[in-house]
Amino acid sequence: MGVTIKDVAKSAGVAPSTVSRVLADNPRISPATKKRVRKAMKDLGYHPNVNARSLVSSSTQTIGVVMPSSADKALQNPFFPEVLRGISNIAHDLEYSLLLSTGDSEDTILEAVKRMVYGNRVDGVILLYSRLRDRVTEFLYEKEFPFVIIGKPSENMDSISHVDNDNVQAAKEITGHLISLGHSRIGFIGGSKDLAVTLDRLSGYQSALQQAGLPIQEEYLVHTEFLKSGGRKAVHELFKLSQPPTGLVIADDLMSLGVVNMLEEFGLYVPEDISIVSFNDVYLAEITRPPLTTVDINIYELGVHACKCLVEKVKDSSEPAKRIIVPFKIKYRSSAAKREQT
Amino acid sequence: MGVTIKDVAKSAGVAPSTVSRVLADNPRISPATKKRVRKAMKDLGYHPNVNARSLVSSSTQTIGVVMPSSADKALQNPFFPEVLRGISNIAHDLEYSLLLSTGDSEDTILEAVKRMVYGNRVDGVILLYSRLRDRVTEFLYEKEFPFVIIGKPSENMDSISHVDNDNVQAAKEITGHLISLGHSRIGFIGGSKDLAVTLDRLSGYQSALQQAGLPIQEEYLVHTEFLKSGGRKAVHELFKLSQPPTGLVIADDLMSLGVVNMLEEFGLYVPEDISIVSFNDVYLAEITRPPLTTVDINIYELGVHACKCLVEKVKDSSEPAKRIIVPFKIKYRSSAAKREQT
DNA sequence: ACGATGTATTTAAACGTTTGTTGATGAGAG
DNA sequence: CTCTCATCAACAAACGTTTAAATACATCGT
Repeated sequence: MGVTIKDVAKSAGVAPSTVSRVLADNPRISPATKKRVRKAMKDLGYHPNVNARSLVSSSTQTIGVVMPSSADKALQNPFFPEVLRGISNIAHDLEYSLLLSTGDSEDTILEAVKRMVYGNRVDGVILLYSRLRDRVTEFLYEKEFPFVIIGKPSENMDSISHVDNDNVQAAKEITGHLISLGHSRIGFIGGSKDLAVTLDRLSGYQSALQQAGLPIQEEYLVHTEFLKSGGRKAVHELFKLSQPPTGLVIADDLMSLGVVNMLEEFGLYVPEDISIVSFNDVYLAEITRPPLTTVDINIYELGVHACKCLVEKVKDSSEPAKRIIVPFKIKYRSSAAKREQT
Repeated sequence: MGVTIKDVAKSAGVAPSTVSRVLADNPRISPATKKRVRKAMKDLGYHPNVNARSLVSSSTQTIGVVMPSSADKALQNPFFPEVLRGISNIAHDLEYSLLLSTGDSEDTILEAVKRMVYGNRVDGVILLYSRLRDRVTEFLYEKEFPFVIIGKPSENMDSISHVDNDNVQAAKEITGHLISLGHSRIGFIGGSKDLAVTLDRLSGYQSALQQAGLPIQEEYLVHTEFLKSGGRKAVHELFKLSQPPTGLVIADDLMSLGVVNMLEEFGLYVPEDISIVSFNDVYLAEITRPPLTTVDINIYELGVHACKCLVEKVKDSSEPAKRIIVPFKIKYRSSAAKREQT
């Protein structure tokens, strides 16, 4: 149906291979013929068939992007469009396409990833999450297929390229902020304990408390889903305590919204009664009431670096595994306030 | 590198073509050989090469998904992950892959779409937006390439398959809700006038006013970006009027947040001073303060139907253009309240 | 005027499939 | 015991590229 390299060749009066070399701008072809062939291509409206090219070169110029299972409603999180924007812009610049993959369970995702990899559909994969004992990660790792994780690998850290923030440090600093505002009873609300990001943020939180000589209280720790219901549950647990916290470190902006919301039902207001700080600085963090004091983790840049890093690895497989840390920045807004000493 | 159909053939002692037919479960192959071949495939860990297959069958089992330019920060909108979830689930069931495409301008997107189409990378395309005089739409239409629009085509409505809500009716009903609460000065805040969705919602709003015998006032109409700054601007314009509205119909939940936020800076509260209603029923609508009264447009289903419809068209090109209307449902929450007559 | 050198192009094989056509084998009919 | 007809499997061409190797043709030093 389409016009092929042969048609162009015939029309320009050259061999197909010559057309191919013109396409690749091979110096072995004289400028004169190049011009002639290019004209023929234009006249006929020629466009190369990517499949044929992939078949022989066994490179697809495509990278696979794997989202977490939509069972993790994490997908609702504006994090994804933003990180995709970063990936997509770079991919476009480097002339790569994006093959997307989601699923509603780890199984379907693994299946989809296998299809991508075994079917020769992609040159490399970017994982948009990182969880403990993840079979997708294991699969890619064993197959020695090029991939990059956004987040921190739970195993083989040194041999898996990844792009991450210094979540420990970020958590430490933002917890420190709460402490410096006079809070001493500070709770932590995190996502699933299987997620690397939760663990890091928790550890930073703990280390800040420790450094300030504050006790680490087990009952101030809540792990729950990144969901409204999660936020509700967390608030319920924390505020039935005889000495509930006055400050909260929350692992995700979206959860913060749920918390603010639930707190309000309890007749508690942010930041007058409770101060909260969270992570991500999603678009929303700025427009909610109150605007959230949060850690800007530079989501867009996470995507950008992941994509660049993967393409490097794809182009030169001897490229070593990299660890790229994207800087964060605390955005001081109004969800955290000075604690009136009572 | 990989194990090919020939390796399997050799191992099973048959011809490559036989292996291929076993793959396709062709009845011309006897059960006995099928079994033998299948065993060989399993033993060798065979996986078909998709590119080779695409090359000869000129079908890629892939559908292209085109997002709006990220210059429209619309991308920040949780709409996209949700619609993607719908598309992706169906695609997975039907064994299709998703090739994603964004760009920061109409040009880059068009370029990317051309790469998809000309390069034989996709069998069909889903457009996640619909705007006036869109060159991507024009391109696909002229090329007679299978595609489906989520939203309403601005031209050739009857020959372009699309999945949409009855936005006119939805706007009419939700505006009616405001009217029935006693509001008579009702403003409309919409997105770009180029977007079909804005136009429909505007038209429903107007028709509700008309039907209630209320005047349609030009100064109560604001068109702005789907952004916080947009929300700000809108509020500024509306509330410098001598008779500002008491109710607002807002074309998107996210804008609503901006509006609530800005209103607050003016010392006005929702719903005590101003009632607002909006569209989409994004995850957030429920957890904000106040929870938004909004139209649930069933985003997930939009994706599901778009994907199904496209695959039908791809499989049978004689399939006629379809118009699929996904039902909406108004969620009554607390951002709209009775207007105290003053 | 000669082979040597180099440049510009062509030839042909390969990539891993699918699929129309041909060929072999065996069973049943005459 | 041959002939016909199924049934199953093999052969081979095609899909649109890339690329190593071969070839044609000037150009050059001698």
